[in-house]
Amino acid sequence: MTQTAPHILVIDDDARLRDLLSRFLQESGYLVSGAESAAQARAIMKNMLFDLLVIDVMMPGETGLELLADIRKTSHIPALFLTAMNETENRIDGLEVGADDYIAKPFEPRELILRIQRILDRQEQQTATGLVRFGTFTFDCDSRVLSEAGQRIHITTAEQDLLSCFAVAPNQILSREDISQQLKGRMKGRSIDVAVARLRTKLEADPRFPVYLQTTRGKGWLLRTN
Amino acid sequence: MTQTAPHILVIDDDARLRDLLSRFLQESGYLVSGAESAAQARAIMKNMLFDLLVIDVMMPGETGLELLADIRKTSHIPALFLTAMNETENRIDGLEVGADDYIAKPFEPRELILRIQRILDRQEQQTATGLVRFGTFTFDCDSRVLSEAGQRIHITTAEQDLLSCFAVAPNQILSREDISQQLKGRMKGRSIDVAVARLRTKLEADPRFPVYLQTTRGKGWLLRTN
DNA sequence: AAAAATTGTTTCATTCTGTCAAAAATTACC
DNA sequence: GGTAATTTTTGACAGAATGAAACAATTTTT
Repeated sequence: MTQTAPHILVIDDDARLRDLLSRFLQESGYLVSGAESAAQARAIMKNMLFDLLVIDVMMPGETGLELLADIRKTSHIPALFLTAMNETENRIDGLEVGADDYIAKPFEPRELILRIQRILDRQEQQTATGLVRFGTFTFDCDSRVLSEAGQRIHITTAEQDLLSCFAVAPNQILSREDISQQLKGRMKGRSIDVAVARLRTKLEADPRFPVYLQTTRGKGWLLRTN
Repeated sequence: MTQTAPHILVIDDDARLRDLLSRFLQESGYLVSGAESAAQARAIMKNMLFDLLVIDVMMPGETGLELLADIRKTSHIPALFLTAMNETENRIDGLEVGADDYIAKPFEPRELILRIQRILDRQEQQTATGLVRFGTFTFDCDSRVLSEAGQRIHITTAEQDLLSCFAVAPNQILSREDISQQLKGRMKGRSIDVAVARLRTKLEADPRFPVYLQTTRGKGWLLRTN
């Protein structure tokens, strides 16, 4: 997909919510643009490519449902609807029209991020290249470059070795032996533990409670990419 | 959600309407039970699990509103109110008390089915996206992260394993064997009991009277998500 | 060659998890 | 209704695994 951060278009007539979302999504490592109407969204999409749309269902003029239905005629771009709590009907309509997910207002920004992440991950896995994404991070297995939101993050060669192991087997538990073997003995024994810990300080917000590089006691570690 | 058909409890003092609804709902593929009073509903719910409640607001003795308000203290089970045409106030009360929807009598059975379907679909959707909610908790089956009101809650590997089992089969009783099997022997025998107890200390306000991780003596345990 | 960064080793502290036995709760039976 | 039998819960413990920190050894950079 994108080499850089995923680009999201937020379509909502409420300027305040748009700004709020923009800021939050940007902090989470996305590129964000906004549109205040279906018409404006269409115009913007003529000139820019997006990885995902966040669409408010209820908008004056053309509704979000109508917009997406129209877009779906020519594009399979992932889309997520924002619905009001009582617009129960719209939820189902939304999925029928081809939305990938929806979320009811008011919502936790964190949850929105989660859902967006999930949709994008799904995409990613289909077009599996040498890129592995987890959270806002991207690791390029070929160049062994780690980046977060477009920003490159320096990791040492040992850490690259380690991350490569996990990257080729995402969401799978690797034991010390597995890792040692895959690295042809370049790392062994408990030095792997230390390497894991050091890598965690660069990946995890709170290394004590890892989200990406998790421990499975007695078995090993795994990199969670979804 | 349930592997089998969703189970609905109809609570209404009018026997004729209850039978009518029963028949109609059963024809639509639901399992249906009936209660003629709030008291009877309570008794039945002690011994059976339901996926949704259909409650008449106006009942002699304890009203539907009072019943749901009480149920809501410990449960998030989806509920739909039946209101009389002129009980406009009750509609609002109903939503305040925590109903998911309401429908005014007299109603088209087809419309009731539609609304029920809508509520159940909503439930379904969350588990489809890998999120399981119970009370103020959210468990992400993919990342195996547990959080409460946005705050992350640390649980150990064993606890993640256990919660994963329950999360893929919410509101269903799992025996030791079930759990052991699902975890491929990673946990077995009484150590499961202990793991349950330990998980409870993190989930339950009062582990002595569990709300979420409940025991069914002789059968196993279940995670109540509604 | 010196300085800086990286990596491995060791030790110590912490956390996790199964086992066991006693206590409590529930059910079955009389 | 009361008692016995069964099941579950609880708490303490010990062994094992992991994490953290400090330091030494090595490699890379300047």
